[in-house]
Amino acid sequence: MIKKRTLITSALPYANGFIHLGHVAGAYLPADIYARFQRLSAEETLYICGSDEHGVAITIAAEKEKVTPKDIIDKYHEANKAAFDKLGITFNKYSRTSIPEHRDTAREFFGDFLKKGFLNEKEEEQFYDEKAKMFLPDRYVEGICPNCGADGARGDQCDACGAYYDQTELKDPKSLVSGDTPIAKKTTHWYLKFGEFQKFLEKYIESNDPEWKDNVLQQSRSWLKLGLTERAITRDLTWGIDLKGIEGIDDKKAEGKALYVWFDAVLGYISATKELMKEYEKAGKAAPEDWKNKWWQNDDTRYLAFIGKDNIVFHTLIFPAMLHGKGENYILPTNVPANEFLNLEGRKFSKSKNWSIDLQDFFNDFPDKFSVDALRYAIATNFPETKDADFTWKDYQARNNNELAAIFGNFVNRSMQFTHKNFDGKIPELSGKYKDIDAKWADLAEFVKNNPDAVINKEDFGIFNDSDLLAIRSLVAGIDLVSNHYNRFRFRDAITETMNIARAANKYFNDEQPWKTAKNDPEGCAKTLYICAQLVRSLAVVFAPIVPNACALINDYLGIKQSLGEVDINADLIDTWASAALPILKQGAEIKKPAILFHKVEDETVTAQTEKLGEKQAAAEAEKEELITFDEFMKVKLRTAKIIEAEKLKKSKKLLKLQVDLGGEKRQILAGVAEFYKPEDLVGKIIVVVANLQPAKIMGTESQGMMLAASTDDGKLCFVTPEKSDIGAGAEVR
RNA sequence: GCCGGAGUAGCUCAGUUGGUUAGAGCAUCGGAAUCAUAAUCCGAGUGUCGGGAGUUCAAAUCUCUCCUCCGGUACCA
Repeated sequence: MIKKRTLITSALPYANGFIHLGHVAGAYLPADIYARFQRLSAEETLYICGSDEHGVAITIAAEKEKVTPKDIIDKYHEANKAAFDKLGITFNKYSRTSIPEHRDTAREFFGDFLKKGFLNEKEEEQFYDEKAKMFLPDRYVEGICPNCGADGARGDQCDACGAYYDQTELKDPKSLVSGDTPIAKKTTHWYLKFGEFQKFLEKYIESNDPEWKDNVLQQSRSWLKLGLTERAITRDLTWGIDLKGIEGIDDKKAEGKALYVWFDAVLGYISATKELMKEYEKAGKAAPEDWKNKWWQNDDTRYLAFIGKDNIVFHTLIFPAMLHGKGENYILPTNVPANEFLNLEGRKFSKSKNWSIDLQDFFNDFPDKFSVDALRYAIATNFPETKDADFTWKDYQARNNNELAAIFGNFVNRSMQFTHKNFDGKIPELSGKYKDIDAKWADLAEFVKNNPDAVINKEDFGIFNDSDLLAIRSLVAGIDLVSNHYNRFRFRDAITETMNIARAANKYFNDEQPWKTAKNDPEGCAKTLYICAQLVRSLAVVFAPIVPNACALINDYLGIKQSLGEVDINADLIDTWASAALPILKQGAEIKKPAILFHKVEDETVTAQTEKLGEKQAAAEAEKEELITFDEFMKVKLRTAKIIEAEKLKKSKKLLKLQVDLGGEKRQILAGVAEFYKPEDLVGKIIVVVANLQPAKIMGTESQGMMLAASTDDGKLCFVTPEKSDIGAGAEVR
């Protein structure tokens, strides 16, 4: 079905940290490339995003940095907004969920669902920690299992016997937050009756066009197969969308409650659109209520939700259920092109381990615009479309040097240099048999478009020689291929084909040997360079979604004033893409003297960046190491112990159950070393244990100490043992 | 342990519903060329498609099993 316009969203980044390359590869760059492609194709396009600014993680981050939550969200919102801008991500609107429009939108959905009976109000007793002044989520309470009597049972499920029960049935409960005994207190929460949407969602998922990616379909189906159950959409939370004053809600019950972020965040797309449309309205570019009449509630709108794989079901099931439940003709995602994750030099991006390249880091070290292009290109050629992919600095270098600079940049440069040296810096003027070249070119392009595989009858296009024909054919066919790939969200393929167009252009230059014809066939040479100039301009169009800065500069060299897919509400929609394969440069027009577009990335840069990664990580680790006092250290009683018995703990992959002799005293200790030692290897060994550790129950089994072992990040592990084993069991270790 | 994903050329990855000789880019080697950022263009080689078994005329693709890696979750006291 052909839709009239395209609405694009990317998952709202959470405003408690900086955006890194992994985020970029997952949702923002693919969406931007697609948005630019759509705009170039004269498709009316909105690209919407913003900061997700509610939830516990924000308040925790605020406490950590000793500032207010508002400080946190302001800081990261501004920083990320600026970073996206530098990367050339062309949001029509980068909003935030703390704006009043968003509160209104979210509360409207909640109120509506309440009225329609989609919500289940449940009053339950839940443990409340009076010291910490908070209700305790399941994982923050533990006690004795009401079913099997095992100690250390958590929340609503016993790990030992697997029983489910109500939190408050726990015997001898303890708060893991303050350590106090929590009191049972009544609290009200609202649950979305997700199950009521099961049938609808099954139909929705299965009726989607086959272009949906496999990973997206499978994960959605797997959820549906398990059956959708009620999900709480409120939390005991102060930092979020409050519920007071919503019709049908008792203010007392609403006290201290806020919307759970997953219900809140996806609606940010809608409120951001509302906010944007108000701006457009002021500028005279939108009618009142366009946000829904034209966009969110119009069947002619195609909605694409770009996300990372962690967000799939929120956009294929939960958000559609919300939109459907709300009624009013809200449209559902037409497609949800989810990417997998990008790794960094073979390892996962990790904020805590500081294994990351934030956009800020990159811009600091590579401030020029063309490095940004190179980054976009390097990431996009390696998008994690079907499986996790890897970003390496070496790859960045290779992509930049061997492809962007050597193929694309070089063709632009050699064509323009040649034109300056031999044609006085003007698009060559053609005469004689080449007089009607533009018309012939257009005919040829039309023919190739309609008969992609047909043999070209040379007679029909007599003025062109074989390499002319091949060049124009490659251009037309190439652009067509690129479009097809984009339309199927095959970005990597699209980019490969884009680069192939530049390759064909280089081939044309080689085959034509203008440096020779300049001497013996000036007319032919002029034709060659005329075609090359047009090819340069064509390349500027097809490369624009990927490397926009370089393409804008090329346009400037050529004296073309034409939008290349940026956001410009005052510009008319022009189908630049459709005419990308046609000659539009005028003969005799002056072109500027070009500068190098893409500079080589040196080996030293790669080495420096790789080392920097390691240093950052080391620094993060050092920071974590707090110094302790001598007294604190002396609190830990370490003793040698002899392992008497060892066996694998049932149902456990990592734990061994050890019986050790502590010098007269027997202890049972659980040790997470089963992946490294067989039980029989350990019996008789002298080890070091923490003797005065509080006993704890793990998987229903008590552990009365801890065995010391040395372990590395890459997963090696060995236990610690005294140098002389005749020291025996029970010796103090200091 | 459970759930999900993955294992294909030296490297990074494609391989649509099972169907000819398993592909691309980079890297490597050889050649042409010298307008251009020593940049281009042409040509070449390369694989037990993680192991094993099965279904089939036919398996990278389907089934079973095992191994390894990643993510999530559940116990590394």
